[in-house]
Amino acid sequence: MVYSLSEEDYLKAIYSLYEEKPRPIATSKLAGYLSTKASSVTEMIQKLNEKKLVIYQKYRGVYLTKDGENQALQIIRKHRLWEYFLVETLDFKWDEVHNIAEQLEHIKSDMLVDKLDAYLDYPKFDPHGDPIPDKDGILKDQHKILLAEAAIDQPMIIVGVKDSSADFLRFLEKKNLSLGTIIKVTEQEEFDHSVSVLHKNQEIQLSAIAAKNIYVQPNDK
Amino acid sequence: MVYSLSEEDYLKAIYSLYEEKPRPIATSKLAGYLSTKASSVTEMIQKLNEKKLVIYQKYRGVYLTKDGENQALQIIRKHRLWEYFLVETLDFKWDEVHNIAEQLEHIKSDMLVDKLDAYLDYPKFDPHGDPIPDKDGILKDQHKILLAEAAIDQPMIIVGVKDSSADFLRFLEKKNLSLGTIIKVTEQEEFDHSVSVLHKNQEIQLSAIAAKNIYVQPNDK
DNA sequence: ATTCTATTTTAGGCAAACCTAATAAATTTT
DNA sequence: AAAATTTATTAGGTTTGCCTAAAATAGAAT
Repeated sequence: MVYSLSEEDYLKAIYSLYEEKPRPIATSKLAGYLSTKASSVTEMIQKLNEKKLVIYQKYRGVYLTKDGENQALQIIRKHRLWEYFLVETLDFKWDEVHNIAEQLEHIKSDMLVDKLDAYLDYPKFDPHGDPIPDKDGILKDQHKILLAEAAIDQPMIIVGVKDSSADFLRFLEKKNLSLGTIIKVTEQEEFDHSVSVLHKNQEIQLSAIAAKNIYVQPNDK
Repeated sequence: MVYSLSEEDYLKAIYSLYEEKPRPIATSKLAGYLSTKASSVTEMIQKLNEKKLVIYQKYRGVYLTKDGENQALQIIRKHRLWEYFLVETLDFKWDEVHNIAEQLEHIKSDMLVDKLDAYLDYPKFDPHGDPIPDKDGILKDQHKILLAEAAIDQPMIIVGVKDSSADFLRFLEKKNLSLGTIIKVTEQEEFDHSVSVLHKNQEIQLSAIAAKNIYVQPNDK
Protein backbone atom coordinates (compact mmCIF):
# COMPACT_ATOMS: atom_id res chain seq x y z
CA MET A 1 0.00 0.00 0.00
CA VAL A 2 1.14 3.51 -0.67
CA TYR A 3 0.26 6.37 1.65
CA SER A 4 0.02 10.11 1.20
CA LEU A 5 2.57 12.52 2.50
CA SER A 6 0.18 13.63 5.23
CA GLU A 7 -0.67 10.11 6.27
CA GLU A 8 3.02 9.36 6.60
CA ASP A 9 3.56 12.46 8.68
CA TYR A 10 0.81 11.43 11.06
CA LEU A 11 2.13 7.89 11.47
CA LYS A 12 5.61 9.17 12.19
CA ALA A 13 4.27 11.76 14.61
CA ILE A 14 2.32 9.18 16.59
CA TYR A 15 5.36 6.95 16.83
CA SER A 16 7.61 9.81 17.84
CA LEU A 17 5.19 10.96 20.48
CA TYR A 18 4.90 7.69 22.23
CA GLU A 19 8.55 7.17 22.63
CA GLU A 20 8.23 9.64 25.49
CA LYS A 21 4.64 9.95 26.63
CA PRO A 22 2.50 6.85 27.18
CA ARG A 23 0.07 5.46 24.61
CA PRO A 24 -2.96 6.47 23.62
CA ILE A 25 -1.80 9.78 22.21
CA ALA A 26 -4.26 12.64 22.72
CA THR A 27 -5.60 14.49 19.73
CA SER A 28 -4.28 17.78 21.08
CA LYS A 29 -0.78 16.34 21.51
CA LEU A 30 -0.70 15.37 17.88
CA ALA A 31 -2.14 18.69 16.79
CA GLY A 32 0.57 20.51 18.72
CA TYR A 33 3.33 18.29 17.37
CA LEU A 34 2.16 18.66 13.78
CA SER A 35 1.27 22.35 14.05
CA THR A 36 -2.24 21.71 12.90
CA LYS A 37 -5.71 21.94 14.41
CA ALA A 38 -7.37 19.30 16.57
CA SER A 39 -10.22 18.97 14.11
CA SER A 40 -7.82 18.13 11.30
CA VAL A 41 -6.22 15.51 13.49
CA THR A 42 -9.55 13.90 14.32
CA GLU A 43 -10.38 13.69 10.63
CA MET A 44 -7.07 12.11 9.72
CA ILE A 45 -6.94 9.56 12.51
CA GLN A 46 -10.43 8.44 11.60
CA LYS A 47 -9.15 7.77 8.13
CA LEU A 48 -6.06 5.96 9.42
CA ASN A 49 -8.31 3.94 11.68
CA GLU A 50 -10.34 2.75 8.71
CA LYS A 51 -7.12 1.78 6.99
CA LYS A 52 -6.18 -0.21 10.09
CA LEU A 53 -2.97 1.70 10.65
CA VAL A 54 -4.09 2.95 14.04
CA ILE A 55 -6.55 2.04 16.73
CA TYR A 56 -8.73 5.01 17.50
CA GLN A 57 -11.60 5.40 19.87
CA LYS A 58 -13.52 8.63 20.20
CA TYR A 59 -12.23 10.83 22.99
CA ARG A 60 -9.66 8.21 24.03
CA GLY A 61 -6.80 8.96 21.71
CA VAL A 62 -4.93 6.89 19.21
CA TYR A 63 -2.11 4.36 18.94
CA LEU A 64 -0.48 2.45 16.12
CA THR A 65 -1.39 -1.04 14.99
CA LYS A 66 1.46 -3.40 14.16
CA ASP A 67 1.05 -2.40 10.53
CA GLY A 68 1.02 1.31 11.37
CA GLU A 69 4.11 0.91 13.48
CA ASN A 70 5.96 -0.85 10.68
CA GLN A 71 5.07 1.95 8.33
CA ALA A 72 6.26 4.54 10.84
CA LEU A 73 9.52 2.68 11.35
CA GLN A 74 10.20 2.55 7.63
CA ILE A 75 9.69 6.29 7.35
CA ILE A 76 11.95 6.91 10.32
CA ARG A 77 14.48 4.58 8.75
CA LYS A 78 14.48 6.65 5.61
CA HIS A 79 14.67 9.91 7.54
CA ARG A 80 17.68 8.82 9.53
CA LEU A 81 19.49 7.19 6.63
CA TRP A 82 19.14 10.41 4.65
CA GLU A 83 20.39 12.43 7.62
CA TYR A 84 23.40 10.19 7.85
CA PHE A 85 23.98 10.57 4.12
CA LEU A 86 23.69 14.35 4.25
CA VAL A 87 26.21 14.64 7.06
CA GLU A 88 28.67 11.91 6.12
CA THR A 89 28.59 12.09 2.35
CA LEU A 90 27.58 15.65 1.56
CA ASP A 91 29.25 17.35 4.53
CA PHE A 92 26.22 19.01 6.03
CA LYS A 93 26.32 20.11 9.63
CA TRP A 94 24.14 18.26 12.14
CA ASP A 95 21.66 21.07 12.47
CA GLU A 96 21.14 21.63 8.76
CA VAL A 97 19.81 18.24 7.83
CA HIS A 98 16.46 17.90 9.51
CA ASN A 99 14.28 19.84 7.09
CA ILE A 100 15.84 18.24 4.07
CA ALA A 101 15.44 14.76 5.55
CA GLU A 102 11.77 15.58 6.25
CA GLN A 103 11.36 15.87 2.50
CA LEU A 104 13.59 12.97 1.50
CA GLU A 105 11.88 10.54 3.87
CA HIS A 106 8.81 10.58 1.62
CA ILE A 107 10.60 9.38 -1.52
CA LYS A 108 9.07 6.07 -2.54
CA SER A 109 11.49 3.40 -3.68
CA ASP A 110 12.52 0.34 -1.73
CA MET A 111 15.46 -0.15 -4.00
CA LEU A 112 16.69 3.34 -3.28
CA VAL A 113 16.59 2.76 0.45
CA ASP A 114 18.42 -0.54 0.09
CA LYS A 115 21.12 0.92 -2.09
CA LEU A 116 21.55 3.98 0.08
CA ASP A 117 21.84 1.77 3.14
CA ALA A 118 24.46 -0.39 1.44
CA TYR A 119 26.39 2.62 0.16
CA LEU A 120 26.54 4.09 3.65
CA ASP A 121 27.64 0.69 4.95
CA TYR A 122 24.57 -0.05 7.05
CA PRO A 123 24.87 2.67 9.69
CA LYS A 124 23.18 1.89 12.99
CA PHE A 125 22.82 5.44 14.33
CA ASP A 126 22.08 8.78 12.73
CA PRO A 127 24.12 11.96 13.29
CA HIS A 128 22.01 12.92 16.30
CA GLY A 129 22.75 9.57 17.88
CA ASP A 130 19.30 8.12 17.23
CA PRO A 131 19.11 4.50 16.10
CA ILE A 132 18.29 3.71 12.47
CA PRO A 133 15.69 0.94 12.12
CA ASP A 134 16.83 -1.85 9.79
CA LYS A 135 14.86 -3.28 6.86
CA ASP A 136 12.63 -5.20 9.26
CA GLY A 137 12.11 -2.22 11.51
CA ILE A 138 14.41 -3.49 14.22
CA LEU A 139 16.19 -0.84 16.27
CA LYS A 140 19.56 -1.43 17.79
CA ASP A 141 19.48 0.01 21.22
CA GLN A 142 21.78 2.69 21.97
CA HIS A 143 23.43 2.49 25.39
CA LYS A 144 24.20 6.12 24.87
CA ILE A 145 24.81 8.24 27.96
CA LEU A 146 25.47 11.89 28.56
CA LEU A 147 29.09 12.93 28.67
CA ALA A 148 28.29 14.41 32.09
CA GLU A 149 27.70 10.87 33.34
CA ALA A 150 30.69 9.18 31.73
CA ALA A 151 33.23 7.50 34.01
CA ILE A 152 36.71 8.92 34.32
CA ASP A 153 39.42 7.56 32.03
CA GLN A 154 37.15 5.40 29.92
CA PRO A 155 37.47 5.99 26.15
CA MET A 156 34.14 7.20 24.77
CA ILE A 157 32.93 8.03 21.30
CA ILE A 158 30.63 10.97 20.60
CA VAL A 159 27.45 9.56 19.09
CA GLY A 160 25.07 12.48 19.21
CA VAL A 161 23.79 15.63 20.83
CA LYS A 162 20.74 16.45 22.87
CA ASP A 163 20.67 20.11 21.96
CA SER A 164 20.99 20.33 18.21
CA SER A 165 20.75 24.11 17.93
CA ALA A 166 23.07 25.83 15.50
CA ASP A 167 24.68 27.65 18.43
CA PHE A 168 25.63 24.49 20.23
CA LEU A 169 26.89 22.77 17.11
CA ARG A 170 29.06 25.75 16.27
CA PHE A 171 30.37 25.66 19.80
CA LEU A 172 31.36 22.02 19.42
CA GLU A 173 33.04 22.71 16.15
CA LYS A 174 35.12 25.42 17.73
CA LYS A 175 36.23 22.91 20.36
CA ASN A 176 37.07 20.43 17.59
CA LEU A 177 34.44 17.94 18.68
CA SER A 178 32.15 16.15 16.24
CA LEU A 179 30.34 12.88 15.59
CA GLY A 180 32.74 10.00 15.95
CA THR A 181 35.31 11.93 17.96
CA ILE A 182 36.93 9.73 20.58
CA ILE A 183 37.47 11.33 23.96
CA LYS A 184 38.27 10.42 27.56
CA VAL A 185 37.11 12.27 30.66
CA THR A 186 40.19 13.13 32.69
CA GLU A 187 38.65 15.21 35.43
CA GLN A 188 35.26 16.06 36.89
CA GLU A 189 35.12 19.30 38.80
CA GLU A 190 33.18 18.94 42.04
CA PHE A 191 32.10 22.51 42.52
CA ASP A 192 30.56 23.36 39.05
CA HIS A 193 30.39 19.89 37.51
CA SER A 194 32.45 20.93 34.54
CA VAL A 195 34.64 18.25 32.97
CA SER A 196 38.00 18.03 31.28
CA VAL A 197 38.29 15.67 28.36
CA LEU A 198 41.26 14.48 26.40
CA HIS A 199 41.10 14.40 22.63
CA LYS A 200 44.25 13.52 20.71
CA ASN A 201 46.51 14.71 23.53
CA GLN A 202 44.58 17.93 23.74
CA GLU A 203 42.84 18.92 26.94
CA ILE A 204 39.37 20.44 26.45
CA GLN A 205 37.28 22.11 29.14
CA LEU A 206 33.52 21.68 29.01
CA SER A 207 30.92 23.25 31.29
CA ALA A 208 28.26 21.09 32.94
CA ILE A 209 25.73 22.50 30.50
CA ALA A 210 27.81 21.41 27.52
CA ALA A 211 28.54 17.99 29.01
CA LYS A 212 24.84 17.41 29.55
CA ASN A 213 24.14 17.91 25.88
CA ILE A 214 26.64 15.51 24.40
CA TYR A 215 25.84 11.83 24.02
CA VAL A 216 28.68 9.33 24.22
CA GLN A 217 29.07 5.59 24.16
CA PRO A 218 31.92 3.37 25.38
CA ASN A 219 34.36 3.05 22.50
CA ASP A 220 34.70 -0.68 22.14
CA LYS A 221 32.72 -2.88 19.75
CA MET B 1 9.02 31.86 -4.65
CA VAL B 2 8.17 28.29 -4.00
CA TYR B 3 5.96 26.30 -6.35
CA SER B 4 3.79 23.23 -5.92
CA LEU B 5 4.72 19.84 -7.21
CA SER B 6 2.15 20.14 -9.98
CA GLU B 7 3.27 23.58 -11.00
CA GLU B 8 6.83 22.30 -11.27
CA ASP B 9 5.70 19.37 -13.38
CA TYR B 10 3.93 21.69 -15.79
CA LEU B 11 6.92 24.02 -16.13
CA LYS B 12 9.22 21.12 -16.82
CA ALA B 13 6.78 19.61 -19.29
CA ILE B 14 6.49 22.84 -21.27
CA TYR B 15 10.26 23.14 -21.44
CA SER B 16 10.69 19.51 -22.45
CA LEU B 17 8.08 19.81 -25.15
CA TYR B 18 9.58 22.73 -26.87
CA GLU B 19 12.98 21.29 -27.20
CA GLU B 20 11.44 19.36 -30.08
CA LYS B 21 8.24 20.97 -31.30
CA PRO B 22 8.02 24.73 -31.80
CA ARG B 23 6.67 27.19 -29.23
CA PRO B 24 3.47 27.93 -28.34
CA ILE B 25 2.76 24.48 -26.96
CA ALA B 26 -0.81 23.31 -27.53
CA THR B 27 -3.00 22.42 -24.59
CA SER B 28 -3.57 18.93 -25.92
CA LYS B 29 0.19 18.35 -26.30
CA LEU B 30 0.69 19.14 -22.66
CA ALA B 31 -2.28 17.04 -21.64
CA GLY B 32 -0.88 14.08 -23.53
CA TYR B 33 2.60 14.53 -22.12
CA LEU B 34 1.35 14.83 -18.55
CA SER B 35 -1.33 12.15 -18.88
CA THR B 36 -4.01 14.52 -17.78
CA LYS B 37 -7.04 16.14 -19.38
CA ALA B 38 -7.04 19.27 -21.51
CA SER B 39 -9.35 21.03 -19.08
CA SER B 40 -6.91 20.48 -16.24
CA VAL B 41 -4.13 21.89 -18.36
CA THR B 42 -6.11 25.01 -19.21
CA GLU B 43 -6.79 25.59 -15.57
CA MET B 44 -3.15 25.23 -14.57
CA ILE B 45 -1.66 27.33 -17.33
CA GLN B 46 -4.07 30.11 -16.46
CA LYS B 47 -2.68 30.01 -12.97
CA LEU B 48 0.92 29.96 -14.20
CA ASN B 49 0.10 32.86 -16.48
CA GLU B 50 -1.06 34.92 -13.52
CA LYS B 51 2.16 34.06 -11.74
CA LYS B 52 4.05 35.28 -14.80
CA LEU B 53 5.80 31.97 -15.34
CA VAL B 54 4.24 31.48 -18.76
CA ILE B 55 2.67 33.56 -21.48
CA TYR B 56 -0.73 32.16 -22.28
CA GLN B 57 -3.36 33.34 -24.70
CA LYS B 58 -6.66 31.60 -25.08
CA TYR B 59 -6.67 29.04 -27.86
CA ARG B 60 -3.11 29.93 -28.87
CA GLY B 61 -1.07 27.78 -26.53
CA VAL B 62 1.55 28.58 -23.98
CA TYR B 63 5.26 29.24 -23.65
CA LEU B 64 7.61 30.03 -20.79
CA THR B 65 8.65 33.47 -19.64
CA LYS B 66 12.31 34.00 -18.75
CA ASP B 67 11.35 33.36 -15.14
CA GLY B 68 9.42 30.21 -16.01
CA GLU B 69 12.29 28.93 -18.07
CA ASN B 70 14.74 29.48 -15.24
CA GLN B 71 12.47 27.54 -12.91
CA ALA B 72 12.18 24.72 -15.43
CA LEU B 73 15.94 24.59 -15.87
CA GLN B 74 16.52 24.37 -12.14
CA ILE B 75 14.12 21.44 -11.89
CA ILE B 76 15.79 19.73 -14.84
CA ARG B 77 19.14 20.41 -13.20
CA LYS B 78 17.99 18.63 -10.07
CA HIS B 79 16.48 15.76 -12.03
CA ARG B 80 19.68 15.11 -13.97
CA LEU B 81 22.00 15.57 -11.01
CA TRP B 82 20.00 13.03 -9.06
CA GLU B 83 20.05 10.64 -12.01
CA TYR B 84 23.80 10.98 -12.18
CA PHE B 85 24.03 10.36 -8.45
CA LEU B 86 21.82 7.29 -8.60
CA VAL B 87 23.86 5.72 -11.38
CA GLU B 88 27.36 6.78 -10.38
CA THR B 89 27.14 6.68 -6.61
CA LEU B 90 24.41 4.18 -5.87
CA ASP B 91 24.99 1.85 -8.81
CA PHE B 92 21.58 1.99 -10.36
CA LYS B 93 21.14 0.99 -13.97
CA TRP B 94 20.27 3.67 -16.51
CA ASP B 95 16.71 2.57 -16.87
CA GLU B 96 15.91 2.38 -13.18
CA VAL B 97 16.53 5.97 -12.25
CA HIS B 98 13.88 7.99 -13.99
CA ASN B 99 10.95 7.47 -11.63
CA ILE B 100 13.08 8.05 -8.57
CA ALA B 101 14.57 11.21 -10.04
CA GLU B 102 11.04 12.42 -10.80
CA GLN B 103 10.47 12.40 -7.08
CA LEU B 104 13.85 13.73 -6.02
CA GLU B 105 13.72 16.69 -8.40
CA HIS B 106 11.04 18.26 -6.21
CA ILE B 107 13.14 18.37 -3.05
CA LYS B 108 13.55 21.98 -2.02
CA SER B 109 16.98 23.01 -0.82
CA ASP B 110 19.48 25.08 -2.75
CA MET B 111 22.21 23.98 -0.42
CA LEU B 112 21.44 20.34 -1.13
CA VAL B 113 21.72 20.88 -4.87
CA ASP B 114 25.00 22.75 -4.47
CA LYS B 115 26.51 20.11 -2.25
CA LEU B 116 25.32 17.26 -4.41
CA ASP B 117 26.77 18.98 -7.46
CA ALA B 118 30.10 19.47 -5.70
CA TYR B 119 30.16 15.91 -4.40
CA LEU B 120 29.59 14.56 -7.91
CA ASP B 121 32.32 16.90 -9.15
CA TYR B 122 30.12 19.11 -11.30
CA PRO B 123 29.01 16.62 -13.95
CA LYS B 124 28.02 18.15 -17.29
CA PHE B 125 25.90 15.29 -18.64
CA ASP B 126 23.50 12.84 -17.08
CA PRO B 127 23.58 9.07 -17.61
CA HIS B 128 21.32 9.35 -20.66
CA GLY B 129 23.74 11.80 -22.22
CA ASP B 130 21.53 14.85 -21.64
CA PRO B 131 23.25 18.03 -20.48
CA ILE B 132 22.90 19.13 -16.84
CA PRO B 133 22.13 22.86 -16.52
CA ASP B 134 24.51 24.66 -14.16
CA LYS B 135 23.52 26.91 -11.25
CA ASP B 136 22.69 29.70 -13.68
CA GLY B 137 20.71 27.41 -15.95
CA ILE B 138 23.39 27.29 -18.63
CA LEU B 139 23.53 24.08 -20.66
CA LYS B 140 26.75 22.82 -22.13
CA ASP B 141 25.99 21.59 -25.57
CA GLN B 142 26.60 18.10 -26.29
CA HIS B 143 28.17 17.43 -29.68
CA LYS B 144 26.85 13.92 -29.23
CA ILE B 145 26.25 11.84 -32.34
CA LEU B 146 24.85 8.40 -32.99
CA LEU B 147 27.34 5.58 -33.08
CA ALA B 148 25.91 4.77 -36.49
CA GLU B 149 27.32 8.08 -37.71
CA ALA B 150 30.74 7.88 -36.09
CA ALA B 151 33.81 7.92 -38.32
CA ILE B 152 36.01 4.87 -38.64
CA ASP B 153 38.98 4.53 -36.31
CA GLN B 154 38.21 7.58 -34.20
CA PRO B 155 38.13 6.88 -30.44
CA MET B 156 34.64 7.66 -29.10
CA ILE B 157 33.15 7.59 -25.63
CA ILE B 158 29.63 6.36 -24.99
CA VAL B 159 27.69 9.26 -23.50
CA GLY B 160 24.12 8.09 -23.66
CA VAL B 161 21.36 6.12 -25.29
CA LYS B 162 18.36 7.09 -27.35
CA ASP B 163 16.32 4.04 -26.48
CA SER B 164 16.46 3.66 -22.72
CA SER B 165 14.20 0.63 -22.45
CA ALA B 166 15.23 -2.07 -20.03
CA ASP B 167 15.60 -4.46 -22.95
CA PHE B 168 18.12 -2.32 -24.74
CA LEU B 169 20.11 -1.57 -21.60
CA ARG B 170 20.30 -5.24 -20.77
CA PHE B 171 21.49 -5.87 -24.30
CA LEU B 172 24.28 -3.33 -23.88
CA GLU B 173 25.29 -4.83 -20.60
CA LYS B 174 25.58 -8.23 -22.18
CA LYS B 175 27.89 -6.70 -24.79
CA ASN B 176 29.91 -5.09 -22.01
CA LEU B 177 29.05 -1.58 -23.07
CA SER B 178 28.06 1.17 -20.64
CA LEU B 179 28.30 4.90 -19.99
CA GLY B 180 31.89 6.03 -20.33
CA THR B 181 33.03 3.01 -22.30
CA ILE B 182 35.59 3.99 -24.91
CA ILE B 183 35.22 2.37 -28.29
CA LYS B 184 36.40 2.74 -31.87
CA VAL B 185 34.49 1.80 -35.00
CA THR B 186 36.64 -0.56 -37.04
CA GLU B 187 34.24 -1.47 -39.79
CA GLN B 188 30.95 -0.33 -41.29
CA GLU B 189 29.12 -3.01 -43.23
CA GLU B 190 27.70 -1.66 -46.45
CA PHE B 191 24.88 -4.08 -46.96
CA ASP B 192 23.08 -3.99 -43.56
CA HIS B 193 24.80 -0.97 -41.98
CA SER B 194 25.93 -2.97 -39.00
CA VAL B 195 29.19 -1.88 -37.39
CA SER B 196 32.14 -3.52 -35.68
CA VAL B 197 33.62 -1.70 -32.74
CA LEU B 198 36.74 -2.31 -30.74
CA HIS B 199 36.61 -2.16 -26.97
CA LYS B 200 39.70 -3.13 -25.02
CA ASN B 201 41.00 -5.33 -27.82
CA GLN B 202 37.65 -7.01 -28.10
CA GLU B 203 35.68 -6.89 -31.32
CA ILE B 204 31.95 -6.30 -30.84
CA GLN B 205 29.31 -6.57 -33.58
CA LEU B 206 26.36 -4.18 -33.46
CA SER B 207 23.37 -4.09 -35.77
CA ALA B 208 22.31 -0.85 -37.42
CA ILE B 209 19.39 -0.68 -35.02
CA ALA B 210 21.69 -0.89 -32.01
CA ALA B 211 24.15 1.61 -33.48
CA LYS B 212 21.36 4.10 -34.04
CA ASN B 213 20.46 4.03 -30.37
CA ILE B 214 23.86 4.70 -28.84
CA TYR B 215 25.15 8.24 -28.44
CA VAL B 216 28.90 8.80 -28.59
CA GLN B 217 31.24 11.73 -28.51
CA PRO B 218 34.83 12.08 -29.68
CA ASN B 219 37.03 11.03 -26.79
CA ASP B 220 39.24 14.03 -26.31
CA LYS B 221 37.35 16.64 -24.24
C1' DA C 1 -18.02 31.89 -47.41
C1' DT C 2 -20.25 28.45 -45.00
C1' DT C 3 -20.21 24.17 -42.77
C1' DC C 4 -17.94 20.63 -40.37
C1' DT C 5 -14.55 18.91 -37.23
C1' DA C 6 -11.21 19.02 -33.91
C1' DT C 7 -9.42 21.60 -30.16
C1' DT C 8 -9.95 24.48 -26.28
C1' DT C 9 -12.33 26.61 -22.67
C1' DT C 10 -15.92 27.03 -19.24
C1' DA C 11 -19.12 25.18 -15.92
C1' DG C 12 -20.03 22.31 -12.35
C1' DG C 13 -18.36 18.41 -9.31
C1' DC C 14 -15.24 15.51 -6.43
C1' DA C 15 -11.48 14.20 -3.04
C1' DA C 16 -7.81 15.43 0.12
C1' DA C 17 -6.40 18.24 3.83
C1' DC C 18 -6.84 22.03 5.91
C1' DC C 19 -9.66 25.72 8.67
C1' DT C 20 -13.33 28.09 12.14
C1' DA C 21 -17.28 27.77 14.90
C1' DA C 22 -20.61 25.07 17.24
C1' DT C 23 -21.60 21.07 19.96
C1' DA C 24 -20.55 17.07 22.82
C1' DA C 25 -17.95 14.47 26.04
C1' DA C 26 -14.60 14.01 29.65
C1' DT C 27 -12.31 15.90 33.51
C1' DT C 28 -11.63 19.02 37.28
C1' DT C 29 -13.27 22.09 40.72
C1' DT C 30 -16.31 23.39 44.07
C1' DA D 1 -22.83 15.27 42.42
C1' DA D 2 -23.34 19.42 39.97
C1' DA D 3 -21.08 23.08 37.72
C1' DA D 4 -17.30 24.74 35.28
C1' DT D 5 -13.60 24.01 32.35
C1' DT D 6 -10.89 21.75 29.14
C1' DT D 7 -10.58 18.69 25.30
C1' DA D 8 -12.48 16.37 21.27
C1' DT D 9 -15.75 15.84 17.61
C1' DT D 10 -18.90 17.32 14.10
C1' DA D 11 -20.64 20.58 10.77
C1' DG D 12 -19.83 23.44 7.24
C1' DG D 13 -16.23 26.10 4.37
C1' DT D 14 -11.91 26.79 1.59
C1' DT D 15 -8.12 25.60 -1.68
C1' DT D 16 -5.66 22.71 -4.95
C1' DG D 17 -5.80 19.80 -8.63
C1' DC D 18 -8.22 16.70 -10.90
C1' DC D 19 -12.52 15.05 -13.70
C1' DT D 20 -16.80 14.97 -17.23
C1' DA D 21 -19.89 17.28 -20.09
C1' DA D 22 -21.33 21.35 -22.47
C1' DA D 23 -20.21 25.47 -24.99
C1' DA D 24 -17.06 28.26 -27.72
C1' DT D 25 -13.57 28.94 -31.04
C1' DA D 26 -10.21 27.93 -34.67
C1' DG D 27 -8.87 25.61 -38.67
C1' DA D 28 -10.01 22.52 -42.53
C1' DA D 29 -13.05 21.08 -46.15
C1' DT D 30 -16.40 21.97 -49.26
